[in-house]
Amino acid sequence: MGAVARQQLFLIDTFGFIFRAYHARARSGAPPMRTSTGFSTEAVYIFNNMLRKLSKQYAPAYVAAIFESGVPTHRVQEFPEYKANRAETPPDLLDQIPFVRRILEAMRIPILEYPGFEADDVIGTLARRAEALGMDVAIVSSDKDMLQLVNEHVTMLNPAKDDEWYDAEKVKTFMGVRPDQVADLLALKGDAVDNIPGAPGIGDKGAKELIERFGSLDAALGRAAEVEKKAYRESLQNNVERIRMSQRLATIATDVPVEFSAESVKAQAPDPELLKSIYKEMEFHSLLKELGPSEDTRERQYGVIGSGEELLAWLAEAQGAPVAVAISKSAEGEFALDTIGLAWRAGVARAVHSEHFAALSPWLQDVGAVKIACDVKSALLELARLGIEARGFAHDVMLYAFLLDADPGGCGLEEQARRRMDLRLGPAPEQHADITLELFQQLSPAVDERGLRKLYDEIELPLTRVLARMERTGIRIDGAELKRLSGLMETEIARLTAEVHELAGKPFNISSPQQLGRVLFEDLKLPAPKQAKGKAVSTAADVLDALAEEHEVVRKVQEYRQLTKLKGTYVDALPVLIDGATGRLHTSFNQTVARTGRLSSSNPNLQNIPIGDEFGQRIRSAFVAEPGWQLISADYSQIELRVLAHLSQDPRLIDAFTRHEDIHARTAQEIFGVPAGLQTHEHRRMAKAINYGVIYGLSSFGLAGRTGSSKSEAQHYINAYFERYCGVKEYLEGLVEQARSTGRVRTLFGRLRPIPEIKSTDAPSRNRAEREAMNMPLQGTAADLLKLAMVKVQARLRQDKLRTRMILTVHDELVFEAPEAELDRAREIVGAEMEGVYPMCVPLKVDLGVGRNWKEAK
DNA sequence: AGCGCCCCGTAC
DNA sequence: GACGTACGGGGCGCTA
Repeated sequence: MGAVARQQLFLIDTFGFIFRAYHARARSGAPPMRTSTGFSTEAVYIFNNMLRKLSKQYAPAYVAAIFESGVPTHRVQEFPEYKANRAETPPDLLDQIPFVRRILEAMRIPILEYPGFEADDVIGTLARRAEALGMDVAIVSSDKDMLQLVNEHVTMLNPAKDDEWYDAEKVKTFMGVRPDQVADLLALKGDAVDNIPGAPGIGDKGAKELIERFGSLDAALGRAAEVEKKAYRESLQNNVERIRMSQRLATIATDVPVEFSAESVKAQAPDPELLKSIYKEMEFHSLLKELGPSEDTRERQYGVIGSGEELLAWLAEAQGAPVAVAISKSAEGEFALDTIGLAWRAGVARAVHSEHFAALSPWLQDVGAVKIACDVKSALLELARLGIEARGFAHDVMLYAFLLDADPGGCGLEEQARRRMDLRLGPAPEQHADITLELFQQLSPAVDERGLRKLYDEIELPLTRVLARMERTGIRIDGAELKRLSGLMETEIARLTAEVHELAGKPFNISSPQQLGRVLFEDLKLPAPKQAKGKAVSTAADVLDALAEEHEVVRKVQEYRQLTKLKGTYVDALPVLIDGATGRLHTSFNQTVARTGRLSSSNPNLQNIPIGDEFGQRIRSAFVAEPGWQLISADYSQIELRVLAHLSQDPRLIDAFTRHEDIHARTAQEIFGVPAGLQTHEHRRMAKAINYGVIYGLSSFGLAGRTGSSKSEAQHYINAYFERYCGVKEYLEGLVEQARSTGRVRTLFGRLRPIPEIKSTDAPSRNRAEREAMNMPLQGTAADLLKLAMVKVQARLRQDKLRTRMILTVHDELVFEAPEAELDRAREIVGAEMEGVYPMCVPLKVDLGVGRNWKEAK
């Protein structure tokens, strides 16, 4: 009683902690945490969280993080194999050490580092010194060796184990011996992690027994003769030197010559701004959020250009450095473009209002003036509206972001600013330009490092211009035909609705799966399909197909569904989007959406226009050419399977395409052993399903579901397929292996897709990841080929001065609109450029069609 | 009323 | 849960 409360000093075993954290994660199989540019951040994150928790729970008055560095320690000199069992530090962990240091600096936690001394010995020494100065000590470590330092004033805290505290008593229950006996215990039993040899034949149990009985290692060695168990006795007697050495290795020094004062380990308040900048770099967005709304720390020098001369002078200062351009869009129709932001040095930017656009225009059209934008396609389109044919947009940070990590989270400026920099965008275009510039500086080198430059230069960037032109051109729609169709469908739908209600015995909303399910399965008591738990009974198309024979109402519902779908999605939706000025439909082609590298189309989506039944065909025929023009449809035949042949080098697949065989018939022959002439429709249908299945990462369940065969039959066919096409099998297995070892897969042109879930312990997500790994290089290479073909065809059309224009792209198909006089030349050029787009080991085949409308052309 | 989620269906 | 990639309409439940 009456003792003055002793201040507590926390000594953090820095490396011990982060090594354990890193390896625990690696063992767990969880995917590593990374920034969007691929930098590992796991160790920094876990270490940071440990420090936060420490500071929150214990608010230490004194704290220090121990680092170790350089030169061999006395233990290695004594026993070169010491710690030799430890794997070499993985490079991605090594890269994180500087950030660990910066985290500590930002938290204002003193770092203690004494070159040549191991952290253990430093901690041991500091613990004793601090104790002597009248402090209590808490060693923050998950290393059981440290337990030997525990005494009345020294405890150990294991942050990896839910903050377990070890005092002398806890050590006794945990290790079976007193703290002062821990080193002796380890010396006897050895330690695999540190490669301490120990006494041969004496393990955990024996060591405990001996130490307990004799009290110390010295005593046990001295009185070895008394040990009854022969193996222990002889091990002690015959290995004295080895045991002594183990003891020296296991014993933590407490007398290292180091400087230490209480003053040097005083805790201080963390520096939130420093922390923020590290969190930003590491992309710890949730942590950033906790630190509160970010006051942007960048030094900003934004201004407004006052005159044309000032503008030119300011641009001249850039001296040829790339300039970021951001265009503001207000919602005012044709006056949409009011301000352009420019930036060429981080943190410095200018706003240019429309009265100076005339002065800016020559620069925008100068191909030699290198420009950066986020979304070059939009920039080109915006400027085109102003009558400016912009050139020199060489860097698109939206495309960069997408190539680096085809993350659906978004590659737009807004999303990137939030995700990579934790910034909220205001409306100011000069801020947008500044951020665009910063993203460029961050991402452009990463594109080079990942080997994506060629893909960008030769495909993605030139494609952006092609897409801008296509969007601007649009496609002509026969609005009157759609209107007729709409009326027709309306009548049909009304009739079907009445009939369904009659058959159901009451009116209900047929479009509501919920209500429909109740009618079918409760009122009419039709056999319900299996129901996934927590979900409503499905009324999906395949369920209705299976019930079609059971009740007339089902067939009516199927018809109703089809008509309402087509009417709502296409017939009624498309006319609304026709541009009043041009009478044409202008879609948006999105280059940064599909993770395989495909393009997508929206507002409206022109990539899912029906093709199948009668109504579908009528919708297609409403896509027409100008009077005096025709549509040309050019589509690659079986491009994904040809890509598969090329990438897998499977001899049978290559042979089939080289001989221009019917690929599905050939597959049927291979797996059923029936020559093409003798095959039934069923043979070929099954083979076709398998060929597609292969591209999609097939499973027996999936194949069975699509073909109506049983799961075991499906498995049988799959086996037969892979037996005949073993090159394909090996290739697909290789892709999964590649995903596992590198975390990503790539297309023929180097486009990459991260597949982090491949290491998931959850089987469904892992299986899905495997299918993605198998599909992406096939679908993605096909997409790369089509994109490259678009660039080449467009270049040829321009070079040969044709008026023919590209208007649509649908994954393996291109649609052109050509003046009738040019038709033959256009077909020739399109066919030749597409088939010759890139040398492959099998021929690429293009089917060409011409017509007044899209249906006829196909 | 507006938003987000789900189911469903269209394309390749 | 159960073969890949998209977009979008309608229903429906939540929040306001």
